[in-house]
Amino acid sequence: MDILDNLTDPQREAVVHMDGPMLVVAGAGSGKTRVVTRRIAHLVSRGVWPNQILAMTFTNKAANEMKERVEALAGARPPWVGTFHSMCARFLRRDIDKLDDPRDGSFTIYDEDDRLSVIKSCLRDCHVAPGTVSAAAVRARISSAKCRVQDETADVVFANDDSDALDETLCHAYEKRMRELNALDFDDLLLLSVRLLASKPALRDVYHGRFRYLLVDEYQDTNRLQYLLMKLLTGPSRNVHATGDPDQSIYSWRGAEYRNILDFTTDYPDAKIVRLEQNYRSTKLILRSANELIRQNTRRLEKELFTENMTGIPIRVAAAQSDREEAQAVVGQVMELRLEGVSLREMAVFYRTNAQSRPLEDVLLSAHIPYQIVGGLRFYERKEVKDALAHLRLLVNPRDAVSLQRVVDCRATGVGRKTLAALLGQATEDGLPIMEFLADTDFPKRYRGRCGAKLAAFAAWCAELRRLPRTPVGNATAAVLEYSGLIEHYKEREDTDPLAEGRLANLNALLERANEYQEQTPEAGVDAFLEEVALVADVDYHDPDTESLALMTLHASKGLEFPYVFIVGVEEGYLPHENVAWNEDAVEEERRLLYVGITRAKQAVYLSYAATRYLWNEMQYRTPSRFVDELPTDEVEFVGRGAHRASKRRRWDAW
DNA sequence: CCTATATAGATTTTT
DNA sequence: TCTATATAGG
Repeated sequence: MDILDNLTDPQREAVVHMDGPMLVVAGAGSGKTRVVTRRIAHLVSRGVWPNQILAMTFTNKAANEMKERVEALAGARPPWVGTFHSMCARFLRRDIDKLDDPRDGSFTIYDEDDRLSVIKSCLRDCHVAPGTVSAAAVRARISSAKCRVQDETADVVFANDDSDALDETLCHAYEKRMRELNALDFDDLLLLSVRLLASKPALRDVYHGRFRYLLVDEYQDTNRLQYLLMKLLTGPSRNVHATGDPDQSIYSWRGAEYRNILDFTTDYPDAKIVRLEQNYRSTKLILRSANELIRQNTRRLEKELFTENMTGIPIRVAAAQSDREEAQAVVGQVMELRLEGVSLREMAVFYRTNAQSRPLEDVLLSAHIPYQIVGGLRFYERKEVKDALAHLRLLVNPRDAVSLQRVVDCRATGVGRKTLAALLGQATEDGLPIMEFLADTDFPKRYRGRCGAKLAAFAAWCAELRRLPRTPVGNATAAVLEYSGLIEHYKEREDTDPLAEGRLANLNALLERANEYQEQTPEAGVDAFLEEVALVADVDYHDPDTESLALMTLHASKGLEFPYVFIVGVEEGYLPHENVAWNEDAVEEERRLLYVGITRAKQAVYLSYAATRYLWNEMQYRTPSRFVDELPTDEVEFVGRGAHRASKRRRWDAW
C-alpha cells in the first residue's frame, strides 16, 4: 500500500509535512493514528533514518501500534517510539550520573503504592501521630509540586499557600529517603530528564543531533513536565509535531494542562495547523449527540465533527431500577446482539469507577459470557505479584528497603518491622546498601542491635538471594519464586484459603510473562524486565482477538473503538463524579469523559442509569446524570421502566 | 519484639 | 470485597 493512498486533503497535508513545527488537531475518530504513522513512514521514505525519529505517547499500546504500523508501511521499526515515562527511563539509565546532583543508573522505579510506603515510613520517622496526616495527601502534594515546576531548571517548591512546616518537612524527608533507596517515582522520571537536558547543553546537543524529528501524541494530556521536556528535546530544526484533541482532555487531575495544546501557536507562531474534523468511525446520530453534548462546554475551541457514515440508530438511554437490573439489561442486550451475529469482540462496557464492574461480572458469570476486565486491579499490583517482584527488585537494587520490607512482611521470617528499621538505620549510617550490609560476613559484628539466631538466618537468606542467577529473565524469575518460598506458601494454603489458588495462578502468570519476555529479548536481564513491568498499564494488555466482552473505565477506553458501546452508571455522583460535582472546570472534564466514551462507538451506544445502587453495603438512591438532559432529546431514544421524564421528576421530588 | 487474628476503612480516573 | 492497621498473646 502506498503511503499516500486513501487520504483526505487535510490528512495528506499533515502526512507530507516535512520540516518545522506542526499541530494536528484531530477530532475523535478522524484517523489520527493513520496520519501519524503515515507521516513517520513518509519521513522514512524521504531518507530520514528511523532512529532519528522520537515519538512519545501516553500508553505502551499506542506506542506499539505506532511501531507496528510504521513497520508495515516503511519496512523499518522506529526504535524511539514509547511512552513519555519509558523514554525518560531510557535517557536516565544512560545519563543520570551526569546530573549536577547525580544518581545511580540502576535506580528502581516506584509505583504509587511504593510511594505510599515510603511516605508512611517518613511519617514514622518524623514522629507524626498515626491518623493525623494522610499519606495519600502528602503524596498528592509531592506529585503536584513536581508536576508544576516553574521552568526548565525544574526546581521543586514544596511550600504552597496552605502548607505548613510539617508538610514541607515530610516532602523533604520523602525526597531524602527516595535517594537512599535509589528509587525514582513516575514524576521523577520526567523531572530529572528535564533537569538533565536543561542543565547539560552539550548533552542536549547530542540528543538534538540524534533526534531530528519529534512527535508528541495526545498533546492535550501533557503536564508541565512533559511540556518542558518536549521543548527541550525540540532542536534548532524545530521539527516538532504534536497531535491531540482538547475535547478529549481527561487527565487534568493528574496535572495535565490542556492549555498546552491551545497555546501551541503561541509557542510556535509559524506552526502549520491541520484540523481533522471528518469522523470515520461513528454513525451520524452518534456523532450528532456527541457534538451536542460537548458543545455545552464553555472553555473550548469551537469544532464540529462531521461524518459521511450512515445515519444509524439513536443512542439509547435506559433507566433501571437497580444496579443489578441495569447489569441484567446490559447482558440481555449483549446476548441479543450475539444472536444477531455480533461477536463479543465488537462490544465493550465502560464505567466511571472500577468498582462498578462487580454487578456486571456477577451477571456475566451466571450467563456464562466470557469477559475481560481491562485495568482495574492491575496485574502487577496484586499482592502476591508485588511480593514476588519485591524479591526480584532486591537482586537489581540492593538499596531497595521498601521491597525488603515487603519481603519481610509477606512471610514469617522471625524478623519484624522494628528490627528491620534498626538494621536500615545502621546500614544508612555505614553508607552501605541494606542488602550488602546484611550479606556482609562481618554482619553480626557490625550490627549493634541484638543478633539472634533468627536474624542471622535471615541475613544468610538475604545473602543467598543475591547470589541467585539474574539471567536469563525466565530462569531468574523461576529461581526467585522458588527461593522466596511464595509458591510453597500458597500451595500449603490451597485447601484452607480460597484465594490461594488464584494467587498461585497469578504467580505462574508472572513466570510466564518473564519467559515470554526472555523469548522476545533473550539478552535482557532482570533489570530490563522490571522496567517493563513498572511502566506498563493494563490497557496495554487489552486483547482484542479473544472472544470476550471488554469491561473498562471510561479513562481506559480512550484511543479504542468498538462497534457497540455500553456506558453504565450515567448518574449524578458518577458522571460527574460526586467529588467534583461543584467545580465547573472539573464538570467540564467529566463531560469530556462521557464524550470520549460515546465517540468510541461505531454502530450503537447504550447509556444506562439505575435508580438504586448498592455502595459499601448500603442502598443509595440515584438520579440520572445532568449530561443525559444535554443530549438532543429528539435524537435519543429513552427506554426502560419509568423512562426519562419520570426519573427527572423523581429527582425534584427527592428534594 | 514477632505473629496471628479481628476490625476498620476504602474506592475516581493512571503513567 | 479486600487489604492494611490495631490489638492481644506468646
